[in-house]
Amino acid sequence: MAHSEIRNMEEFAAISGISRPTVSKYFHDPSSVRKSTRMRIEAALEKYDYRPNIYAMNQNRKLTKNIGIVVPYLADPFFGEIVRMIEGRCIEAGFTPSLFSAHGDQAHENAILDSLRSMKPAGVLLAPLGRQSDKSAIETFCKHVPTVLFDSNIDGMGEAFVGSDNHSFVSQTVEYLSRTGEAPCFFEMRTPANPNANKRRIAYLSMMERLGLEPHVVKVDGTGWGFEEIGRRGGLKLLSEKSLPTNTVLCSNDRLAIGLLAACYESGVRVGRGADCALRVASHDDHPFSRFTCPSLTTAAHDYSAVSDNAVETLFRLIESGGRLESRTESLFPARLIMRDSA
Amino acid sequence: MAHSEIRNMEEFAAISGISRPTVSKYFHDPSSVRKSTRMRIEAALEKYDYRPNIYAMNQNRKLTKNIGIVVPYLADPFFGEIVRMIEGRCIEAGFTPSLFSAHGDQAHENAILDSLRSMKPAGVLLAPLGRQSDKSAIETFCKHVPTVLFDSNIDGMGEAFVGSDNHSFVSQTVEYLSRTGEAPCFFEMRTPANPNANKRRIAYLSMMERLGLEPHVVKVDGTGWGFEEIGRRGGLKLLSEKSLPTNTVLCSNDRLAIGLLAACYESGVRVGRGADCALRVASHDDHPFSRFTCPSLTTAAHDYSAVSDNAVETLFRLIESGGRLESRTESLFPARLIMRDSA
DNA sequence: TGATAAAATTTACGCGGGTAAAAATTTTAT
DNA sequence: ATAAAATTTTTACCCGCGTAAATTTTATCA
Repeated sequence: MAHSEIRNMEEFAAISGISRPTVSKYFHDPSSVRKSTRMRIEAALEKYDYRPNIYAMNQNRKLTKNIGIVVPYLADPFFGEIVRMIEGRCIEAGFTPSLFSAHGDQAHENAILDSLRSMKPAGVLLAPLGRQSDKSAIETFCKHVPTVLFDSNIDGMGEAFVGSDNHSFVSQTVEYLSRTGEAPCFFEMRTPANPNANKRRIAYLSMMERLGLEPHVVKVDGTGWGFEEIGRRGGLKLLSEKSLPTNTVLCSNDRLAIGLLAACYESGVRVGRGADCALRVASHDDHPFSRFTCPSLTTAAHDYSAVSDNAVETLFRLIESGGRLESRTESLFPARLIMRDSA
Repeated sequence: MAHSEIRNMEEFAAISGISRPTVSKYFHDPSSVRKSTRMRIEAALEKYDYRPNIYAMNQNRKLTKNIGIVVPYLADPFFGEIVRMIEGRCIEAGFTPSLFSAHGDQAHENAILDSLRSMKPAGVLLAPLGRQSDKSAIETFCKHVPTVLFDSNIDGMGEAFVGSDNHSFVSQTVEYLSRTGEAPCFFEMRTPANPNANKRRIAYLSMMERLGLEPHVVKVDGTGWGFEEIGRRGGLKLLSEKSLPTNTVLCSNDRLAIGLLAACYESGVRVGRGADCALRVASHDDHPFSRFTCPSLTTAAHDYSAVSDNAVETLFRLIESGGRLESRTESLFPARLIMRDSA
């Protein structure tokens, strides 16, 4: 245990009585050596805590065992949750995940892509900033590194996209809301950071049209990634002006809804589907906090694990096929309506 | 731009008309070479997008330019926020941060420490799981890698600890609450994951004693990192049993408070300091979401940036002094009371 | 202008391990 | 038991860069 005098693979091989090339083979794939030798190596491994120098290992390999995971904003627990699942899958498969957050900043995202390139990862799972992303930087990056986009799609970039089906989200919430009460207006940021927001608005409009209902899109001002505050300020303004077109509000995403609910509470507007309630609020994402809002938030939930699993599996397929896929696929997973108290 | 035929530093040096050792020096510190040569290198750098192989670079360096950042639970936006600040400081100082989350799991934390060791980082900023941590694993790790603990202290481990002064948090909230109304009971988990929780309870007890008030500690059941749900369940139970000893509740942390507020709302208990309110709730941390609860949460705020700055600076000092500090210091930063609507 | 300091170049070796080729060994099949 | 197949060992060279020492070039300044 404490004999950590082993400095390199040469010494370790000598001590375990195996040749260095065979030991090297073992570390790349333990099942590639005969069982008897494997056991001798593992016995030595228990006595001396040697581990190969990862830098020396990766130096020559054109393809490392690293996988890069990039998310736009880690202070959003939604991404925390996704990251947890993705990391788990990568580790199971014998890869080493490296996690990065752009923290909502384009320059930071570019810097991440830059340092990621020099890591020569086997592949990258990238949830881009979206509208704020430097498209050309991402395009260049994807040319050099096998990349699967997730959560937020950018047309044509990466070898595949895995995310949620925005139409499924919106159609379920709109259908539910309009069936059980007044049809909803759509509450969103004027300049949304994320392309999903646009898809959701479009889905809202088409869904309302199909149902023969008049659509109302309410846009609130604000930029950046502080969605809750943007939702809150927008909500306060709308409520004080009494300019909401309907008594039912469908928010583009849960974080806006959290802000809106705060505004309602502050303004003394009771939210829910009870007779004593003035407003219904629903939303999309099933953000980890949406069950703790007051009232708890009716929302359409991502299939977190399906998206994570599929993204990782797609990346593995991509890696196995040498970094290129026959065609760019887009996998979209449907939502599940979560009925809580807010609508 | 597109001449990426450069395979190594040798070739790049040839093309830029500079010798390889000088180019090598440049990459380690651009200001260490004469301005004229620096400009020649940078000119070549623009034409040919060469970047040194980081693995080859780090192979010989006993000390890399990497800094490990480990947090216990990344789905908690509190850590997302801290990480953002810490990463920024590291990058400014020319280091490359690597981010890891234990996702609330001991085995995962150990695995992170393990792979971190083989990365030979210049230093590590570690926010341990706390009670769930494998102490001996952390101790061994700290012996091999210059480590500064933050957020959650473990006695004697790491070369320094940087965090918040729990006594400052609790004394301010207790003082405020008892001055403006009924003295608070203390609401916490029966088996808290984090050592700060114990310190806060002790601070509560001593503060109440000093004020000559009778303390009440209310413990709720539940394990793991889903604090909100634990707070909510505990709250529902206490409210239905009407067994809260006071009309003022001081939660150990904001995430529990978020759950408690949800329970109050569900139970129809109005929270706040108005005449129509049955309960006051306050807490500690100034969690990013605490301003969006209903009502917004009165809390004691971490000095996020002071903690981050100090942790990073301490680590830099540690690195500069070769991995050992004269004595283990503990830097604690006071809280700032944030008065909102819940108490 | 010459002396001195500062910086760059040459030369050469090392790091820790990947990996190919040929020889030797072990295992498996016949 | 023997041939064929599968592993392992030997040997040897490579990767891309760090870095030390000695030498040459360039800059600085009296």
